[in-house]
Formats: sequence, C-alpha cells, structure tokens
Amino acid sequence: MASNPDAEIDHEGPVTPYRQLAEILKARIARGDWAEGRPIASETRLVQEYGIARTTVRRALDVLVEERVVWKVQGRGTYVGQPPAES
Amino acid sequence: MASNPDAEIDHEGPVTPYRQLAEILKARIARGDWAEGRPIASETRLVQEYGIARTTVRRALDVLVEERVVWKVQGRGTYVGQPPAES
DNA sequence: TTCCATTTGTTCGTATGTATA
DNA sequence: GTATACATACGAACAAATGGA
Repeated sequence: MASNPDAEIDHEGPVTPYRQLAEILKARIARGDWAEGRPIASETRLVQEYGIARTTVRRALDVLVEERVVWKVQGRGTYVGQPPAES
Repeated sequence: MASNPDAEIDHEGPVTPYRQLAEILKARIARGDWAEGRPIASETRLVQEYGIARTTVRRALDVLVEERVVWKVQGRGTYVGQPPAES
C-alpha cells in the first residue's frame, strides 16, 4: 500500500514526521520524480519543501538507505538506487 | 543600539555565534571598516579572524544579504551595499 | 590558451543542547 | 525515562566563477 506522493507532513497524527517523509519519498521515487541513478532533492531542499528540520530529513533518508532505495555520497547528493559495485 | 564592532564571539552566551557575527559585521560596516561598494573580508578570513566555522560565517552573511547590507558575487567576494541595477 | 590561486556555492557527515510528547 | 524533533555548530569535499600569470 503506497502512500500519497503529494502528501504533506502532519505533525499531529500518530505517524512520526520522519516515517511520513520516508513513505512520501518512496512514493515519489516510484512515481518517477527522480530516475534511477539520479540525485533526489538535497537535504536542504527537502527541509524547505516539507518544513521540517534537517535532522528529521536525514532520519528519513537513513530509512531509505537502509532499505537500499537510495545511497548517498558526501558532498554530492543522495541517489536513487544502489551504489555502483567497487572496481 | 549598535553592538561593539570589536567584540569577539562568545560561544557560551545566549546569543548564537552567527547572530553575534552578523551584528559585529554590521557594526564594522557602520564604523567604516569597509566602504560602500567595496568587498569585506573573505569568508576564509572571517573564519580565521573569529575562530568559527565557515558554515557559521556564511550563515551570518546570509543575514546581512537578507537585510541588504551586503551582496555577494561568486568567485569575487562579498560587497558592502546593494547590487548594481540590471542593465 | 592554459594554468593556478582565490572566493563563493553546494552538499553530506557529525555532534551538542533544548524542548516536547 | 525514551523517542522524536528542532536549531545550531563544526568538518570535509568538491563544484563553479573570477581574475591574473
């Protein structure tokens, strides 16, 4: 059951913001907002877009990294998919 | 009430470093340390001078840009005043 | 043209303190 | 007491723009 990719963060509901964002981002990736191998919005951008703290955004991204939905490169960005195999 | 242009950063007080620096820089500009249209000290210089991180310096400068006290040009510097009107 | 140093721009990594539910 | 959220700060790496040699 996919969540709504256009949902906003609900600070009152039972689901914590970071889990909400994780679901939203997965839905946006599934919808094709960002293609495989391409960077998603930066943490700062997500902070502005969803009105939540960077630590909360990072927590959501941690979930996606754990689930191998995205991978991160310091100083570059967060990419859809999995990291390239080591040479 | 203007702040002291010769103040140093107090990491213990109630006012955060980036706000302190913003006030200090405004005081220095008001005093004439840097004239209208001229570049102020570089970010790296301010980092060394005040012993704070570049991200913190940039945060202080963001405040000054927002208040139209200075404007920045990538690759050149941060200038006192406002950007020249578009031709 | 090419190269290099300087300066601002962007992005993720890590840590701390405070507040709230 | 615990988990979550937010604001702030510092660190590191690299990109982009500028200007001069």
